[in-house]
Amino acid sequence: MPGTSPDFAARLRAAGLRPTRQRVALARVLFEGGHRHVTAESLHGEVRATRIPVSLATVYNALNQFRDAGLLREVVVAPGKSYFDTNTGHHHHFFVETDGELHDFPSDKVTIAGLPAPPKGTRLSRVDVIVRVRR
Amino acid sequence: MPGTSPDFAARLRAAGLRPTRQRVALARVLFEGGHRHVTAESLHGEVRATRIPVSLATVYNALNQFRDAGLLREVVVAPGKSYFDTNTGHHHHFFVETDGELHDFPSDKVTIAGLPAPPKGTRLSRVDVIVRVRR
DNA sequence: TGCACCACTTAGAATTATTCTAAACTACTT
DNA sequence: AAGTAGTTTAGAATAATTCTAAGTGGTGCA
Ligand SMILES: [Mn+2]
Ligand SMILES: [Mn+2]
Ligand SMILES: [Zn+2]
Ligand SMILES: [Zn+2]
Repeated sequence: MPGTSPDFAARLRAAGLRPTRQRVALARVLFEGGHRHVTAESLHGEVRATRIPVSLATVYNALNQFRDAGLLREVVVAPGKSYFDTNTGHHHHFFVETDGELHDFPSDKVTIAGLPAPPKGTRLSRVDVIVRVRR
Repeated sequence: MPGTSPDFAARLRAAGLRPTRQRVALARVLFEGGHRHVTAESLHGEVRATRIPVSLATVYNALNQFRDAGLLREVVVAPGKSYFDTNTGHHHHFFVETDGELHDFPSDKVTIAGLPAPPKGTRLSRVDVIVRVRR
């Protein structure tokens, strides 16, 4: 049967992280549904609601580790506002400035042509497109 | 003779801002040369070096006012790192992640095609392209 | 199964970026 | 010159994030 509960502990081990109670709980909330955009604060709230004790410092630690391991990517949309994104594939974002919502859109229909060569001595890391909209 | 000292006071008045000692000094540093990318902190340091007393709070106030008046635009590149950009025309950025540098590149050679329609009930505000590179 | 070790978690303090408060000051109007 | 509203400022406050140092717990091995 497809969609059976994935083994989060194994996924964490594969990323070089011990599957602790806290990290497994965080991974479950992050990865068991569809793609998500969370903040440290919102994720902290969600995990605590599942009755797993976890501190905000641990949420920050885990988010940074998950990002470094390639399980998440970070999207900075405004000063002091960064989202962690469970969609690590190529895609871009709509940011609704008036209410802070972030929405994905696929990059396969989008063409970015004519980008100049990176400055001398640098290698391309990522291209971020944020389409800012307002209500 | 071209390039004679522009009237910063007049420019501020035109933007609906009183040309105070502090704002004129800030405007001079920002606008008298070519385009710049500054942080509140770096601008504060530069203006103080010209022997004009100014507090960091005033620098933040002025930067926000200049941005709201369309004299500057703000570019957020990383959590807690935002630049104010004296180039308000259409252009995009290289961000050198390894050393925090921000460089402009013109948008006229760049084509972004196939952007999906904005989410229901929203209007486009701006499209930001940040090309992240590393040394 | 029991330990030992070291990675991990945590409360709380610290740091950093930014904004706020309320009192003093100043550019502009009259 | 005086009045007034806009501006500046020191310092406190807030918000996001990181750090410290002490305790806890996975894991590999006896
Ligand atoms: Mn956050
Ligand atoms: Mn800054
Ligand atoms: Zn996304
Ligand atoms: Zn620029």
